[in-house]
Amino acid sequence: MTVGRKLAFDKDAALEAAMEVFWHKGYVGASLSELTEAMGINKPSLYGTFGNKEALFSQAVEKYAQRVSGSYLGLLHESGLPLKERLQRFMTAMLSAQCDKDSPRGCFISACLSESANDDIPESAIEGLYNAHQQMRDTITQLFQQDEEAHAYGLDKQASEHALFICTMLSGTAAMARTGKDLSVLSPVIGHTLAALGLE
Amino acid sequence: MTVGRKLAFDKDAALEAAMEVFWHKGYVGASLSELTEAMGINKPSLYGTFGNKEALFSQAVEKYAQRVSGSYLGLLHESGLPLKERLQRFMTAMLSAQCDKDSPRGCFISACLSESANDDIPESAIEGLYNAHQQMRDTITQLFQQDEEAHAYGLDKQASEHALFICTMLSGTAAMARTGKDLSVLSPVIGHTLAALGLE
DNA sequence: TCAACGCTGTACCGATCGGTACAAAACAAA
DNA sequence: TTTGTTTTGTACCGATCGGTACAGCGTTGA
Repeated sequence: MTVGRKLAFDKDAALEAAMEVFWHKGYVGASLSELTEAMGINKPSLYGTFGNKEALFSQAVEKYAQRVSGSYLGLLHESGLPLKERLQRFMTAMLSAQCDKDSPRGCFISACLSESANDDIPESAIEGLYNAHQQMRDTITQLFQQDEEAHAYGLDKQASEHALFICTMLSGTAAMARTGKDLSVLSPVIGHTLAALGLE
Repeated sequence: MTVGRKLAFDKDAALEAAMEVFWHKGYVGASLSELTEAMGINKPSLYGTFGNKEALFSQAVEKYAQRVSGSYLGLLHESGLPLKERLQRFMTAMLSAQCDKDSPRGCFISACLSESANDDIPESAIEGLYNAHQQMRDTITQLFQQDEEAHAYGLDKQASEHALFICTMLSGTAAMARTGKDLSVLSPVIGHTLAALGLE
């Protein structure tokens, strides 16, 4: 049992709120005032619980990455579904999330990776961004290398290159969604992407 | 003839330098100190010649947009070349510019549009960004609607949708290039894009 | 009941932000 | 040369940035 005063807030809910602020405003653009207000705490509480702005950001990235990893990449391995169907569901889910009006527009990782080129995001935080981005490409690459149906389509050859094509397309839709494009406008891109891979 | 002391610097060269700083650091991330140092002038000169940070940014966006418009979109209308060849040259030129190691990575417009979702770029400056982005889609749409060969491929139907697909892919490669991906890694995407349009 | 400990709120720190006041310097017209 | 006009350099403005010192409060174990 720990001694001393208890935390007066929900740590996970506060991190969720911080994530949304970073997602909306970026790393530099998210001020401590905005963060603490959204999290419902004050600065000493933030520093005591999460370290500092950089550490809080890294934890927010980690939280987002786990959500993507758990909710969307799994769709690629649903048994009993054709490869085309699985890819379509995965991309549709990603695109829906990017266009979701109840959360900041676009993809948190993509937006921060763009900002990271400004050299204003600390090195340690960038690593998490790169890893999250790479994980998606690796997962799709392995799917193309191992899936039986993918072999039939010849996608196992240059699997990594094909995976990069999908990731590039999703980065593009993320950019479009961040500027406000609706799901209905962007969804035709999925059909084109499947066609480019010879899947219809 | 104007009276008074003459400008001690080249206005266009200073704007070019400012553009590179905004391109690299973003609108918020580019401080007046960085800008004036790169431009080789001091703050009162900047304000006297360009107005303020917001106006300077808008002029930098305009300069960049004119460069893209003049250097790349024209490749879509080179006479005597098949449609596929023209599209390939256009996309290759765009991608090369995005990966050029002598200028900031990625696309200035795309990077700023991503940052504009942070609500930290003034309204008046955003308009120029939207226009530049829209011009590319409109130009490709008109190409698909008017080009004889495009009709043969059926690209005149849902021309705007096909144009959006190309713009989305180029937004994706811009995001990839901004994170440091090389031209050699990204160029296969062009082939996939042409394939998606039924052009090979 | 009380001391030890950890969290909370206020009030502050130096640094940097975008922007400007002011005087000296450089030019054109008189 | 004088006068009027515009640019340049310095030095500064209030506001905000990320981060913290410190005192008071709530909680646990003795």
